[in-house]
Amino acid sequence: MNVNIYDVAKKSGLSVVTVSRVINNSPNVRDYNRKKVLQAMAELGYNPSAAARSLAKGKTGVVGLLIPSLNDTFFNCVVRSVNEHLMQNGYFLAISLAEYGDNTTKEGTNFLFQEKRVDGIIILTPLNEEKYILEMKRKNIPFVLMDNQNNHPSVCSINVDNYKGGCDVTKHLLDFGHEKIGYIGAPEFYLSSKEREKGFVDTLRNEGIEPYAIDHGDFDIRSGYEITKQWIESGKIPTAIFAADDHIAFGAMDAIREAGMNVPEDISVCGYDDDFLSSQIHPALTTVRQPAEELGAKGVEILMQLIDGSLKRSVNIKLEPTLIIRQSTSKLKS
Amino acid sequence: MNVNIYDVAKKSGLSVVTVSRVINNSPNVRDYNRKKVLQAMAELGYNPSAAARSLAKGKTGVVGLLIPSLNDTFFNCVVRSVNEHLMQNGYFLAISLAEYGDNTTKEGTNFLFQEKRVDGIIILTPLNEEKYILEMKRKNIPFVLMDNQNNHPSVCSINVDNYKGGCDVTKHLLDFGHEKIGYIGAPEFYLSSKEREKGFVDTLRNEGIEPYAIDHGDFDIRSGYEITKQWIESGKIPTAIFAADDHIAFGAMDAIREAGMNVPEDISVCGYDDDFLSSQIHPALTTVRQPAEELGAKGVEILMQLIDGSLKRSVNIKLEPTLIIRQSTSKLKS
DNA sequence: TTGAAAGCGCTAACAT
DNA sequence: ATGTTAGCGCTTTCAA
Repeated sequence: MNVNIYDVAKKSGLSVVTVSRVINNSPNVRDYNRKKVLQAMAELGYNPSAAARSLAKGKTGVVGLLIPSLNDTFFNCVVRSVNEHLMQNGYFLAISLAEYGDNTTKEGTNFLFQEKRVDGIIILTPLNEEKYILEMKRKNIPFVLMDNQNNHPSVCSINVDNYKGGCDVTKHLLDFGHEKIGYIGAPEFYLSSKEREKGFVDTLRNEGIEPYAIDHGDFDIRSGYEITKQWIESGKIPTAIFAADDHIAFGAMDAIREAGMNVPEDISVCGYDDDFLSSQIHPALTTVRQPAEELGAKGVEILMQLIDGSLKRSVNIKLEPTLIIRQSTSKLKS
Repeated sequence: MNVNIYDVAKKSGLSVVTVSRVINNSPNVRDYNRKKVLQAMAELGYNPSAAARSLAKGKTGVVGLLIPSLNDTFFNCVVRSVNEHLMQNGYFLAISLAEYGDNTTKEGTNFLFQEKRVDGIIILTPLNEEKYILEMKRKNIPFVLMDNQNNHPSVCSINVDNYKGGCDVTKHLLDFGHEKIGYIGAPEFYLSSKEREKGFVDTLRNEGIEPYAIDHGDFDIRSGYEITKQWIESGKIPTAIFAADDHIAFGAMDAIREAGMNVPEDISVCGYDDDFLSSQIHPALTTVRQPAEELGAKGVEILMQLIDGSLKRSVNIKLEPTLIIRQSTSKLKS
């Protein structure tokens, strides 16, 4: 029914092999013949079959990316980077949603893992990474973990140094003279939040200062708002707040304003992640930017090596985040 | 190198056909034999080849979704819905980023369009839809447009009634006694913003009221902030603002607060889209929610019919949005 | 209920 | 530079 390579061969008066060479941009085709083939393809409206090519070549040319949400500035940046770098390597990107807790679908698993649909997989911010690792290892699919929760020395992973990020923020606040600093974190099982907190506590103690307050909620506005509000109402008012994430920081700012105080005059607020809203709100949020572009680049680089077999042992890369100082933090009024 | 269906056949002592039947859940296999096959598959660690299956069957079992950004509450909801409904129909979802303006990559086009990689495509919020339509028609790929910009009677599309959304918001503000209402829109080429604006203007004029102010920026906080600030500084202060999008509304609220006024006491603010932040900020934002779940469901339903050939003519569906009244709008103080 | 054989559309290896 | 041939791994007749 559909036009195939033989039709093109016949129409152009050449063999299927030559047609195949044209499809694959082989240099070994006379220019004149290449043109004939190209024209035949155009006239017939020919499209090569990815299935047939994959079958014959033993690879798909597609890399899969598993992602937990499509609503996140950081994810968005990482994926764009991955996409771009894959293109440069001649691969296509197929993104798939990792439905938390719902891995027992009819088919059992995400389609990326099935039937060798992709040549490699990148898993971004997995929650149940152990299961994924097991599956990929069993199926022999090359893969890279990004922004993962636990340490897996035996698999390739790329992470951002959350401990350092926590230290940087804390140093910045200390530099501004703050000593009564509160930390609002996410649930303890997020390694990222835990490490940021550790950086916070360690940096503070290095200066002989104890955390003024530490509390945990979710990565959302509500948590930041409620925890801050509670602090304020109970009279436990820090001069600066370090939020584990920009959304939490937004909530904190909300609560501060609602209590009739100002950011940063009364309380400095610092976030984490550099959400695209953070630079646009007033006051613009001091935060920590993760090297999303670099994360994507490194991830693709490693995956390519894994796929072509040039990388045997596992590598664990740790990238550095960048403190972005904006208007939501200021020197402590003395 | 890799274990294939013949290996399974040999190991289980049955033919490849029987193995194939087991893979495809055919009922015509004796239970005893099915177990033998299943066990052989497990022992060998067998995974069917998607490429081979696609080639033999003439279809991939995958539907592609083209999306302009991974950082948007509405998109996120639509995609989750699409994903779920596709699963129910036995299809997998492969998401791909539509890089605006960058369709002249090395390969020429997004990979979804290439080489029959997918059985159908859903295009969400396209900007350059004409080009896509041409390409899909030429390649004979079944497709559905969602939240598209222009009218295309000849192709299947599903949209949300932005005009009605605009009317609903305006009616709500009128009900609250507002007559000095400003509208902050996005660039004119966004049909969505234009229609919301039209609903706004028409509803107002029906009551014999003229728009108090209309201005256009981008779909972001900055625009909302700057336009509102400018209005306030020039003394053109509405009692209510209708923003074409929640982010614009956030910016407007920011500017209002910065000018020492309150939302909604001094100025009511209404957004559009029900971003996930909107319900969490203070005051929570009155906005319009688009039926993302339904959009995804309908889109999949139509695409399935397009794929199986049961739908011949094109359909253009228009869904209704819902006004969500929260705390950012209130009755005009008289 | 099972199996033999013929494709699906392409590419790799080996000629020429 | 070009072509012949033999797969790639599966499903689909068709027969038994």
